[in-house]
Amino acid sequence: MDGILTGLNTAQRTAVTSEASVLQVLAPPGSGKTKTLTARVAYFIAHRQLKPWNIIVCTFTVKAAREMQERIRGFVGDEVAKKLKIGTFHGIALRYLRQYGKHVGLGDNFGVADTTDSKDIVKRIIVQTQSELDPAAARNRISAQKSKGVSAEQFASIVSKNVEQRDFSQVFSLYQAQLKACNLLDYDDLLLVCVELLRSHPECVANVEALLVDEFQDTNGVQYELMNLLAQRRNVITIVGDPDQSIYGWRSAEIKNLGRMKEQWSDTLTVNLEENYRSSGAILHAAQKIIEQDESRPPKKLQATHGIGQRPVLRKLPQARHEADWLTSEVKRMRALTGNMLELSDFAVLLRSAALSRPIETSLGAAGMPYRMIGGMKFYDRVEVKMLLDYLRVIDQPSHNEALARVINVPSRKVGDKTVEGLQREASNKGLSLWTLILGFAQGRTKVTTNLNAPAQRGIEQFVNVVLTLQKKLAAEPSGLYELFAQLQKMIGLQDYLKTKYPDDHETRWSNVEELMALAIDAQVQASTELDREQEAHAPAYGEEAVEESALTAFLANAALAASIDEKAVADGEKVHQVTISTIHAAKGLEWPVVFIPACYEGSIPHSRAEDNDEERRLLYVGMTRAQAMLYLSCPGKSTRQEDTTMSSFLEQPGVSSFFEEHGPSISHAEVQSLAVTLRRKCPDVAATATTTAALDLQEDNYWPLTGEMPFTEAPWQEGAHQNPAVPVFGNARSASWANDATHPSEPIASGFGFTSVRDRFQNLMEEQEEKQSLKLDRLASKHQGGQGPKGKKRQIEGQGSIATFFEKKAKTVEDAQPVPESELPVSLPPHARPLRDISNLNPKSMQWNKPPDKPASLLAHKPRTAPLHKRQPTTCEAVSRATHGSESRTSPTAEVSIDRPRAYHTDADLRLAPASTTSAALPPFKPPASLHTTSMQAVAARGPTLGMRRSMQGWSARGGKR
DNA sequence: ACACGCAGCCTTTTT
DNA sequence: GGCTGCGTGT
Repeated sequence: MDGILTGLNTAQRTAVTSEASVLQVLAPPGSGKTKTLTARVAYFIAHRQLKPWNIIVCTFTVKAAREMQERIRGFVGDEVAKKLKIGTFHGIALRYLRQYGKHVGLGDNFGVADTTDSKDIVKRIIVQTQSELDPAAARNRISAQKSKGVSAEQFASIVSKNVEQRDFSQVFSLYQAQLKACNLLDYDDLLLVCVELLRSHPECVANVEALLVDEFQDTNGVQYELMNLLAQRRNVITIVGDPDQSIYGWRSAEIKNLGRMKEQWSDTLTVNLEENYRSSGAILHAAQKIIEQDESRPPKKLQATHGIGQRPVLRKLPQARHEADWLTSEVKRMRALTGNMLELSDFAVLLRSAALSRPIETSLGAAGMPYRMIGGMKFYDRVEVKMLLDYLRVIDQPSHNEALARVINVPSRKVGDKTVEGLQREASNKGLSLWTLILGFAQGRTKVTTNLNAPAQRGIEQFVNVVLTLQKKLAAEPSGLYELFAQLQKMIGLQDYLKTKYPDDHETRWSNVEELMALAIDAQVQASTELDREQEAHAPAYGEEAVEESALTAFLANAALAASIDEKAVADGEKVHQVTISTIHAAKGLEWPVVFIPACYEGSIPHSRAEDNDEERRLLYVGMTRAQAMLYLSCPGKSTRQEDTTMSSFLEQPGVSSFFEEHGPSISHAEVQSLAVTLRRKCPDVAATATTTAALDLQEDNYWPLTGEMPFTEAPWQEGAHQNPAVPVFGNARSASWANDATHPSEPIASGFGFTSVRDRFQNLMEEQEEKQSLKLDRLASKHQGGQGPKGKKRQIEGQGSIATFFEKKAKTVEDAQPVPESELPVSLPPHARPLRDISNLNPKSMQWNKPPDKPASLLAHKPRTAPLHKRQPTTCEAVSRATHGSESRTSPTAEVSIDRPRAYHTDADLRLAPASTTSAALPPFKPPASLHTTSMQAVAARGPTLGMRRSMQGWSARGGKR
């Protein structure tokens, strides 16, 4: 129990041990929210003797649930942690519905309608009823109504005579009817029906002793209700949240739930966490400056516990692709300047919308930097995966009209859209499911009025045959998921289909299929262990009916609710050295040493379609507060669509600019030391840093003009810099330089020459630039805030990037990569480099607490990569990137890319040979699931044509040419 | 009349 | 990837 409280600060400790039955913990970014919540769970178990299976913990993402579980395990051990009920609201609701759903008239084999299903249903209804509504908008509207607890009938009864409203009401009703006909629940229904269940059958949750909710500011009305009902027996509720981080208003989250809760329970205790353990002071101040623009917000304290550190950067670039190139070069530069203390996995690029990733992916790819994408396209959304899942859904649940309609003609069986539509209409007219109709037809029992030509008829027969065969197989062997997949895959000729349909990247697509099959095995194994656990651990409080959910049904429901696979790999503790690209939304709760937020322009943040500007601001705040040591914001002068942009209004407010530098910092050794302290890492020695720095093409962030204009020459790291200095070239120059390479493959181009002269020239330009800027700035600053702005910006070469100059006249820098002998460094760190935590105003114990270094010792001791012998010698990565992006290799980049990684386990031969009759006990020729688990996408991705993870938009990007 | 492939447009955030 | 419009093929 002492272990539970070790390292907690006073406020955290109060929260953890509070006797209050209803407790609100208000936890700003980096204040140890998760730690507090997990410690409280551990405290409940260890100190109050609550049974773990009577504790429910609700999170918002699967990832968060996993992390929570992981951390609780640290306190109470694996066995106990496993018995806790941790999950997303949706996941928990699903569990109750599976178990007790029959009490509210739910068939026990209902499926979960995912986004695609919902969209397809709405779309079809709109077409059929000739409604004028926009399908996407209608769907959102339906969801919004449901989130408020308004059902279709209720809506219909209160609806006005307004034509538009009646139209919508009809769509809403038909949508619900269709879900019902298919025996499906959509995401909102999971919550709604669960509320209904728990209201009418409180016995189901009679055992619940405590409920904890993470990210409470993101709960919607129904979730609030569900929370109440889950805890209804004892009303022991702990919530953790932060109104400033509310970014899901568009999904009907209601911040006011916080107040609502206090009203409902007048004895609610509120604990405020106020110390930030994540970010450097400068980052925190900048973030604070942004969030404070919201005047309706109650002022809040947030205390930095780290030193000031590097001031965040706000950079202007000409266009999105330059922004991406700049970003890439800053990653390189930061790594080198810190003697590779930072790994690629320490960098994250956070985006307002996933579509902005395109140029960044291209640039990182060209630089040979592996990256992974979270948010955006999920594993389960990939066409090839989705298609297999849809087949399985039909097999599991033939009433699933939408899934059936999606796959009946995949691969092509000459049954086109018109035919499917006709059949669907006919089925619903006859009150049959689509499946019943075509089954009857294929078996010659039913006549079909829809016109069917001969090939289409044969196609339908084929399809019916596939489904019937597999249904039989499933019946004979209910747990044989893998075998089911294997046969399905064979029957529909999946591999050939992928080869012809996606000639460029069928390999990656096939490996996704393999991954899916691996997951199937995983699920098989897990299902059996889970059953054991369930049986011994908790007898359900109500009824004994442990409904036997088929392995397939469980698998599919899981897929509908699941997070992406790579999240899983990360949660499994796999540290892969890849840059993370993520939406800001998906980055909530996470942190990185270095964070980039590109595309900070009006229309992106705040987004042009956003209704709530304050929420957009909070979004920026959430993004900024993900950063531990370095934060880069940037804004291209032109958007991806080549339209002129203006800087985000959040960043143009008076006084904001004084919190930012205009370009990336120079870094002195003292600052590297300071960084090392903030990140709790071992500081590389001066010599190492000097070596890595010397190898840089660009030692300062001085290639792109600060004004956001184009540079006059090509980048120093590009070959043949002497081509035509007058023409601002980029994309073209790149392929040209490859051609150059090909003619003189190993010739060390006169790098020194072009390089230094170009650099000198730019330094002059930059200095002029800066002088003008700083004049302007000074004037501005004195106008707005009594001369408080950053004084005397120094010149670029002097290493002015650091906040140090804000306080001290001069800090020693790695100017021109002159190594500074260690002996010459000050013995103690300069004040600005020393973390505040070391100073007396803090409980020394709280220092311990902060997360242990996330690098294993071996990595800390890792010897920094030595500089290449010659600058121009391409590294393996570069070679790869050339092969991938070179123009001549366009047709089959895959063939030329060979990353040094053994080809993984299963080949297609393995799959074909897999005996169809094996029982689940005899594992197919796969690696054991445990290892597959962690291998996952990273390995898979490395085999593909790009170094990155994202394959979904391959076709488009390939056609799109040079970005 | 329908299937199908291709070119050219656009893309908020997610359980 | 989704969507639309268009030309070609059955």
